[in-house]
Amino acid sequence: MSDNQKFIVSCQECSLSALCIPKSLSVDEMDQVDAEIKRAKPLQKNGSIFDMGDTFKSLYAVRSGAFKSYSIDESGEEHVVGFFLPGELIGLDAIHMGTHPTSAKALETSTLCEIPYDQMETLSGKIHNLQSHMYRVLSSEIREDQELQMLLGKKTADEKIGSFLLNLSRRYQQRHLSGTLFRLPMARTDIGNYLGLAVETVSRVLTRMQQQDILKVEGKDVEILDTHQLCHVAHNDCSVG
Amino acid sequence: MSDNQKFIVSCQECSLSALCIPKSLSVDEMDQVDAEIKRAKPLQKNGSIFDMGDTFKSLYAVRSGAFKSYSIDESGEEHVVGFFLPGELIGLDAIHMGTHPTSAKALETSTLCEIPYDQMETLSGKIHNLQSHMYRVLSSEIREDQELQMLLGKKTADEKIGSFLLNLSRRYQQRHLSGTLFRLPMARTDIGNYLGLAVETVSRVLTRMQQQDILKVEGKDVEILDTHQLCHVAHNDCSVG
DNA sequence: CGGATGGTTGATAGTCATCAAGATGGGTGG
DNA sequence: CCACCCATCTTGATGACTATCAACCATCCG
Repeated sequence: MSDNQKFIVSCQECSLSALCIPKSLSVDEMDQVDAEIKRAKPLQKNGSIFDMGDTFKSLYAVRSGAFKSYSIDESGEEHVVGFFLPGELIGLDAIHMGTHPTSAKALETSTLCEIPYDQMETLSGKIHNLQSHMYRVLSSEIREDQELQMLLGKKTADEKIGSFLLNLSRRYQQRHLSGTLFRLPMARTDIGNYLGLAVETVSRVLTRMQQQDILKVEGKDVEILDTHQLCHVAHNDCSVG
Repeated sequence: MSDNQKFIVSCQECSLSALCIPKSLSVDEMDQVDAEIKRAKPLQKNGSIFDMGDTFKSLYAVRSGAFKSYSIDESGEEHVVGFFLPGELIGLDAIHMGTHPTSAKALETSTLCEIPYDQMETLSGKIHNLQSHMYRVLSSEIREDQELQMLLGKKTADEKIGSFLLNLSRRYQQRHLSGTLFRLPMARTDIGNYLGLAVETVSRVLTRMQQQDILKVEGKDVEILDTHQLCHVAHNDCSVG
């Protein structure tokens, strides 16, 4: 394997998929991006990438495993802000402050790529496509947060859980994994916390959906048996798969 | 007034305050930014800037007045996604798609500056500080959306309204307006929709807070009488003013 | 094996949505 | 300039959804 090919592969595994850059950079440009990336940082379950208040230095691309980001309020309560699957980018909420407003930890044994922000920024000034993509990634995050806000503000427990599962499904599919049979990397508590529901409610909704033959749930493993029905209870757009 | 001075003034009124760029561009750079901006587009109440699905061409900086952004779902329900006050930037959620996922309309007679996106993007490749600021603005939006998610998921009606008022207060202060006495540019319906509450609840909470001498409410005019108490019921950080 | 963590299930109560009706107020036309 | 009207806002009564409390079960790991 030539050096260039090696670069491309690692770049695709790390930054490229993370940054969602499909084919818009030349080999040479990918080379430059890739050179800045520190590869394959492994973490155990519960291992933390950074903590609330830490100085912001890098973005992190999930390579394998899964992460959650969360903050702790004055009264010691945890608030789960998001989950990150392979190919997704962690730390975008820290750029404007210089410090991380949220902590991030591994939900299972995971690996990361570190992308030093200074260097990414400098590089994005030189490579127009990279800048362009960063804008898109940031904008996309904003849009997804808006969707989540709608979910949290206006939907019932069933709709929240349904939409949440469909969202995970979509994200797994995007990474060429099964969208109907997957593992929930996070605890029920985390799901409830994220969706603004009590753990008990999460549990109840999941069993109810199982009884209705919409899902098959076994611990952390979920199989979506009836996508159409799930879309229906979630009040989501049922088109596409 | 020299041409350069004129540029600076309009730039400050429009893009600079909107982009939150305090003193980081040279006069010459501001000149370039400013040249791209189409100035002072006036809109009547309910006048729309763009509609859901429209092609994305420009960002818009609020110059005066106020706007809401919202989407309409399949069943015709409106979902208010955000409010925009003078100095804030509308349309960041559209960058990644090429079309606007939300509509935006004026809540009162307002004026805007249009910032053609293509040109902003090109320019930000040349002016490092502009790129840097765009990243910060986008990141900041992400962070604020996260805060809102916590609000929507975990707070009671009183906390939601309290935090909402404090948020508005802070934003008015940032623009050097009073943070204790201001006008709510949006209808109660919009507030409720935005916070995931029924209009009736918004109304009730406001009158209750008035009875407790935390607020003075007269139609759309609000005066915060007891900031400390308001922070307390909102379960917000009560430091700073 | 035993404690601990995480998950499920049941009973009760609280918050807020919903329905209904009245009050206010700004804008328009006579 | 006033009166009317429609939209917006307020207030009250009832009920639904889901949080909370409590107990039990499963699973993991030392």
